[in-house]
Amino acid sequence: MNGPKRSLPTLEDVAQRAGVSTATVSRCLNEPAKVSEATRSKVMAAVEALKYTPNFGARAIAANRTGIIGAIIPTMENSIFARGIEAFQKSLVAVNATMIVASSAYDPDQEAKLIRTMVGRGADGLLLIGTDRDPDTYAYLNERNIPYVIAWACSPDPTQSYVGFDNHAASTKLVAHAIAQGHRSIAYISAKIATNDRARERVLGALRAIKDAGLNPEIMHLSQTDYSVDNGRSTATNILQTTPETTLIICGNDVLAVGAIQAAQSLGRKIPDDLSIVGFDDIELATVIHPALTTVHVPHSDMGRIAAEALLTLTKTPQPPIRIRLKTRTMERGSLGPPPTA
Amino acid sequence: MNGPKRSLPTLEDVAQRAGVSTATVSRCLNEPAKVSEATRSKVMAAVEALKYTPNFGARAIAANRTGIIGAIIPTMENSIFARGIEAFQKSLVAVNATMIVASSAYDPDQEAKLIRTMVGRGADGLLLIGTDRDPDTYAYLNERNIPYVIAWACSPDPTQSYVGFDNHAASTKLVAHAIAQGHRSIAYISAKIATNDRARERVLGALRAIKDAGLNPEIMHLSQTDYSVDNGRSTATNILQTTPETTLIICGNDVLAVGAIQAAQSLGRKIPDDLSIVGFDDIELATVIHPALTTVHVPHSDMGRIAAEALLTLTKTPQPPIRIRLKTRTMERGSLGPPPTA
DNA sequence: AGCTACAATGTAATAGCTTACATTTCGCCA
DNA sequence: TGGCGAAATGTAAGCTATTACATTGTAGCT
Repeated sequence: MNGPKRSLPTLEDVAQRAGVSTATVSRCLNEPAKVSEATRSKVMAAVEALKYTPNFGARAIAANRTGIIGAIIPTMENSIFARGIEAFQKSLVAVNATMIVASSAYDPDQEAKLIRTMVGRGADGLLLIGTDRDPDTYAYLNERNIPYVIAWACSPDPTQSYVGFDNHAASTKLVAHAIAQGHRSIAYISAKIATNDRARERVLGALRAIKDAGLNPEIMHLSQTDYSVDNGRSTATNILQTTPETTLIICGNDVLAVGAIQAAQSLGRKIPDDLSIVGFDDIELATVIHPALTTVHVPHSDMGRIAAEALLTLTKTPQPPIRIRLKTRTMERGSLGPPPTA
Repeated sequence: MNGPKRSLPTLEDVAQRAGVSTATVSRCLNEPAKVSEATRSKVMAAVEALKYTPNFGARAIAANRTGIIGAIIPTMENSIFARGIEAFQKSLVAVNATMIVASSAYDPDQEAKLIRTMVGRGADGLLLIGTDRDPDTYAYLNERNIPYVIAWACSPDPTQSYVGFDNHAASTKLVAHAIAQGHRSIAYISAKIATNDRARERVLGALRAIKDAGLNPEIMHLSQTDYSVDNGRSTATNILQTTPETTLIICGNDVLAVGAIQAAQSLGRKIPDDLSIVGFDDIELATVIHPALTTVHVPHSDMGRIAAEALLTLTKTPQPPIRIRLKTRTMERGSLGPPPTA
């Protein structure tokens, strides 16, 4: 089935068959409004007949754009990114752009490499998650005038575009709410905060809430691990065994929280009577698990869609940075209640 | 930050700076062995100094390949595909290929269009899900000599490559097991079977099991809907209200099954005492929901990884079709038991 | 020294499309 | 009907890297 590449029809073949110039064919394909109805139908017929498809490389080189947009996400396996990317891609398809994706597995070096690969592959613009990144990488993108949009976070750098939400504020709000119920012995299970600005901001937001309540930040014990149900389970198990007085476990995301709930339940803790657990993201698991998880709802799909629009705008014409902060909302569900002794 | 595109260094700039011809520079980059040590280091220094990156379009046009592999999946929001694609992409990155992805939302027309778009974008090969597809589309790919691999299913056409599993057999096995427990009043909630071969094969596999057990296929009532927790819930609610004698609901995938479990529970049915429910895929939700779901485990990550390897092989040299059938396994968990009267 | 053979390098054709600019066509009005 | 402006179309110059083929350089041999 895979013979030698037969040579494909070119613009010129189409032009000849339709009896017009190559310029006209090109216009038919790219700016149909500039061509008369009669000509257009002749050309389209020729295109159909020859099953012509423009050669990508030639188009890229002549137009100096590829219509390819890159997205680099930490992982496809967390549904928050899957959702955002799905919406992102749908917006791109609608305007005939194409998405290339890669996941970095939360590894900054890997991400830096992927960024260069994507630029080398002709990406017209990039979607990046979070703000933590080597300055060299930003310099590289700026030198090459590759526009990028940061998602899932808000950049403090006023020259950068983002479509995100305030991890810090959302976390503060959630934790303040939890503290108000009376919790004074708190554990926080986070992703590694050194290279993950979203995780870090959430932790700092929680500390902020504690301080704002006039409490000692040391009532919160921080554990760091990678995001996964298993890690949530093992870390929570460890916490409940070493500091059984803990009444609230704050999880950096819902995936960890689901693991924590399972761990707590298999240790015989009743949630929320004996122990409260909260998460972040509001993924599907949050409502399927019992009790349902109190968490922060993040508009992942909207973020993907809006980021796509922003990025497309940036690739079209020079533009001041686009900075959009989306709202989050605390979802109060069954996993949070007052501590047992309250 | 996004000024007008400054023009990037070209091969010629590098050649000039290094005091050699463009051919030599090109050779340095692509076939270093053909260039003397002295020249090579001069050239590499120039490349570094100018931060030269080859222009993608020019390279694609001159070399007639892009190193881009396309993947078209029904949706990113079902974690089975997210997982498969994640593994697929990792394998590609490892050999310096790049993945472009799009989702078709289970729409055949949309998929056909996306296939053409991807080929137009220079994809060297394609990953496709399932076998149901307009013959024109296959003809198009064959004409253009674009290799493709089918995943999540096994193609009966011996000229096609696939890395999949036997939906029919897996379903037969699961349902046979369920029937053996005594169920005689069965509902099946499936995706639309007209355009979805995986869904269809699962339904047919279930019927096969019923016939094999010497029972009348009419004991199974089929509903068709789109895959989603909500649809699982509403369809199951409907079934339980109109045919309350149903003792087993077979769901076309786990997402529907989770909805069905929720529906059943909110109607006061005890699972598995009053009602059994089974799914297909073995996603994370299956073990988080209570009771845990009896379902068919599918090796999604392996499938993605192996499909990538197969596709890369096919793009490299003409090759007979690669046909790999992966094993599935029935996961027996709490949601399946004998019917109440048994 | 003179020759061969091969390694290293250079020259220039080529790939297919877009687009600025030039030219032609057309409709419409005086 | 002549003339004008706008619409439609054509011409041809790029865009950048690869590569077949031509040329030059060099080592090794007699």
